[in-house]
Amino acid sequence: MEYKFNEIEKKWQEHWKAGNTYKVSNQSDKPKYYVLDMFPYPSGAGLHVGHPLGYIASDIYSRYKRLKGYNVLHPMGFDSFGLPAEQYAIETGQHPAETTKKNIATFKSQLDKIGFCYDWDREVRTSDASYYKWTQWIFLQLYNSYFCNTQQKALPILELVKKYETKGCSKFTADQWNSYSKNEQEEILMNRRLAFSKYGEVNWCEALGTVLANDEVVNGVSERGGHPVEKKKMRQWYLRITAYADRLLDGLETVEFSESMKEMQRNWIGKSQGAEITFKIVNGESSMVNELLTVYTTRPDTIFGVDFMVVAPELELVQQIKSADQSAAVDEYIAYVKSRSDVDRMAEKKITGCFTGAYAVNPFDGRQIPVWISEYVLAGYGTGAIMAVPCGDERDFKFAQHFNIPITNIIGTYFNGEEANPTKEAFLENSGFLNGMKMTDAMEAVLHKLEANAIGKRKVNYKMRDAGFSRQRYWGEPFPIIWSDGVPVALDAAELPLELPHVDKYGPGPEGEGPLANITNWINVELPGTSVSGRRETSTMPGYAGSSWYFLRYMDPSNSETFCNRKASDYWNQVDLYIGGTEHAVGHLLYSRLWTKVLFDLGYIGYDEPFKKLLNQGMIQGSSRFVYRYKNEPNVFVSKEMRHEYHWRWFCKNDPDYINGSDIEKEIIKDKVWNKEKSNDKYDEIHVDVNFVDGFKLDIDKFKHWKPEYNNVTIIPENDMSYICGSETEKMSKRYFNTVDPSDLCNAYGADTFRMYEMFLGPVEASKPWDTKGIEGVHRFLRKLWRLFFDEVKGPIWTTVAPSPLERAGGEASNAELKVLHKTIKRIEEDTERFSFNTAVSTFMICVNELADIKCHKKEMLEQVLILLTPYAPHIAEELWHQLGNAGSVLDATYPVFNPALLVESSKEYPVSINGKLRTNINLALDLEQADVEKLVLENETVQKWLEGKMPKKIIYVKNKMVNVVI
RNA sequence: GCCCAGAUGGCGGAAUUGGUAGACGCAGCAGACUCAAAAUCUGCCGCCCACAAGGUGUGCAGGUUCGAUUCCUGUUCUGGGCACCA
Repeated sequence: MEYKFNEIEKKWQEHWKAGNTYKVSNQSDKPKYYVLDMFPYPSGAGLHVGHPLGYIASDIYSRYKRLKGYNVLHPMGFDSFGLPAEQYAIETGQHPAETTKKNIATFKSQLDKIGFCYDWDREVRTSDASYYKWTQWIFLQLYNSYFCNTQQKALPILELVKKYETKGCSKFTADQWNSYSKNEQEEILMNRRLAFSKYGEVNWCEALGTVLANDEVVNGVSERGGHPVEKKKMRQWYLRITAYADRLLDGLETVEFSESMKEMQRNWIGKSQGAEITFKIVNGESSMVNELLTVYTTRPDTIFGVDFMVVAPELELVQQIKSADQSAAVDEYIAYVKSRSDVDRMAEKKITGCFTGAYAVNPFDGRQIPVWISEYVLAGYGTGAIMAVPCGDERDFKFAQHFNIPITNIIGTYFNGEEANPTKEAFLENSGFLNGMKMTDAMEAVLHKLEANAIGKRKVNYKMRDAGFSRQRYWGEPFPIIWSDGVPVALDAAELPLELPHVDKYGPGPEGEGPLANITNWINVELPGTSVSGRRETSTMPGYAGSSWYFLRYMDPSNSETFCNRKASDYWNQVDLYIGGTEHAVGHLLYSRLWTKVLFDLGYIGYDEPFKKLLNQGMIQGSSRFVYRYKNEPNVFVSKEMRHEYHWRWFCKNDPDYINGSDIEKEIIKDKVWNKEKSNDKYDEIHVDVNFVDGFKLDIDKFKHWKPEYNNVTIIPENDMSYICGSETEKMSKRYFNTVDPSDLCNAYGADTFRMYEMFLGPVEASKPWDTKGIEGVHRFLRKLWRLFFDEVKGPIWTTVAPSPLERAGGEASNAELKVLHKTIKRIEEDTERFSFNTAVSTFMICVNELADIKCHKKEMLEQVLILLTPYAPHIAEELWHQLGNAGSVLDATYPVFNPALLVESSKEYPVSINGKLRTNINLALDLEQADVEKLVLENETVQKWLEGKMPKKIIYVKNKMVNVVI
């Protein structure tokens, strides 16, 4: 009987579906376990082999936990709002709802082919009104809450209003508050709401009349059309994530994320302790300007080393302080900066800047310090201005050097004049009252004096900024907000969902508003329950809105009364294992942590961290293949290793100097032309579909039929008539023709082979290029496993012979088969527990190799192996399980228990090194002590040879590890 | 530029806590079976030298150690993120 994987997999997938095998209940006596994959965006390109890497890992772990007796939640759904669908709609006119539906259907059929154990009844889609109703509802919770600084948690905004009405606050009395107009009150509350609106900058493209995503801006111009892009201020919604900065930091201590992941989040939050210092400004023409410059610094101890100030060019202040003769230069520089993205600005190595003509006065020694503007200072961080200390800060140092600003050395010999030294250990010089003080102590002294003289104050600062929450787009959640007289009015929860209206055109609205602004009968409404006219918010929510809370919806996916029943969220609690890429390190993970904390504060859920353990999957990169088109003859494609020769031959036929030259001249020309690098430049590298290439060998026929323009091309192959392609590792993407469809591999080798091969490629956490070639090896392994049960001619060959009680007892009597089995149980369990799925696959290979070597066909042994294999290759395991005559499903079998007694050994082949270099092996009993070992080792022939009669200085013996003789 | 990660044979990788570098698989080479092929099986397979013995070897340069792929310092290159791709 043959291993007919296609039949087997189809049969069991249908069987499992019909039997509701993956249905998960919220009620169970078993302990719960929640395994979650990061929410996929259903792109039009479908699934490629890079996507399922994490899904297979999570599926294996889910099935493993199920076998171990857990009630496992392992859901899947789609983050179906997003820019690409809208972009596609603009290009093709197809409605995003339609294309999204189609894409999801493709994704689901691809996922199902791989045999995942999802409970599809729990599927969620962020673009369904039944889902985004609750996204909008949570937005309203954020909008109607504020962060109480004393309790360090979110509270209903009404409590703040009550406080203002009765007690007022430090800025106004209760009476004052009560006398404010509605608009004035609203403005004050807006400063506290967790979801709030203010003016912010966007990438504005005048030519396209639209706001662009950072992604759509390349080198300062729009990706489509190459039009100029500049910053524009627009009213935007934000989430006050900065209020939660400390709790987001503290929460990291309670979760199992990798240290690097936590580090990235900490750096993103960027908490620093320092001081805000205010400087008086004097103008270059010496007439006092009545302006103050406030800088933020983490190093107040270096105050006497300040040689210049740098202000973010976009600060208003710049206009007020610039001197008349620098005015034109300043404006010119600001225009340049406006055209640059934040990323460009930060990535820039070139030093740019402009002197404003103004000077700041050092409050301690009265020194006048020039004020510059430069793009390396960002308006959003700190006060948007820094005091530059070139002897202590590298970037300041380079700036000073570039613009010839004299450098004051306050750290004596610590500064060598060649590069800045950010030390905190130096004893200060040239530092007025701080002279001779250690920098770490000076910090406190300066802070004290700053506060005493009211020229500065201690300040904790965060690099993190509030999260922009508006998108000038169509395909997203509409905001449940109506604007009236410049004041936002929130819809009542009962009015949700506010459905996304249908549109036929996706172009931007006036003034850079989103497409919704064009639907006048939708935007112009009366405030609920009144006749006051209002206008709906026309922007939509960003991609991360829906994905910030989806893990909760899976627990209670069809509830129409609430976003997630408290009983359900209490039962499933945190996600026990979350698998996804590091590209979400800061964005998605911080946002969902924020939402969870707010929902917790408001009492809707019982925990404030969503993900208990995070496992990062690596990226699978594409391995692209190239063909080489000869530039001199565009109809000719030359194989990789023939490029040089072909070009030389062409040259000999076509270069008149060579043809007519003498033999000596020919030699000289040949010397010049005979250069491989140069001849390779004579070819265009053209991406070719990797599916036409076996390893590096091109299927010439398929290539010629790929595109009409290739039908009649000339192919110059290698000497063995094959065409060898070039290769490069790139991102896996349709446009490089390097995507591989998992469904194709499932059809050709089976889902079980595909699953195991993806795992076999390497550690889940590692990034690696995809290469289909090795899949054969895994497939051979499964066929070899099959042959332990079936012989092609004889049919079933398993036996019901069982090990004797003595063999089962372990020790010396245990037989080879039991040893193999229990060694495997131990390793598979350990490897699976530590997510080392690649070594688990090789353990299975070793197990099957060894069982085949000792011709083990015992049902009792093989059965146990099948259970171990079930999480990895469920279809073949279920098939063989039933072939052996078992009634129930292997998915719910009892997981084998490792018996250490079976693996006990009495001796070991020890490696013996001389001075750390391996020279020989000696078999030693495991219970030997140092003295016995020394004696035995010294008797050894090889050891004696190296000793040359001398006595060793030392013999190191590490039990069960090794012996090292030091001479 | 800043933050994070990675680098081991022709290739993917293994070595779980500082203790035999290269498990397992791919590719390759040689052989068995076969009319032949496929499938399967056996053996070889880091590099240098080669009869052996040996030398050398985990991106690069140093260091700690009896012993370093593993720890430390520096450095190069590659990948991810940098706030509107998801």
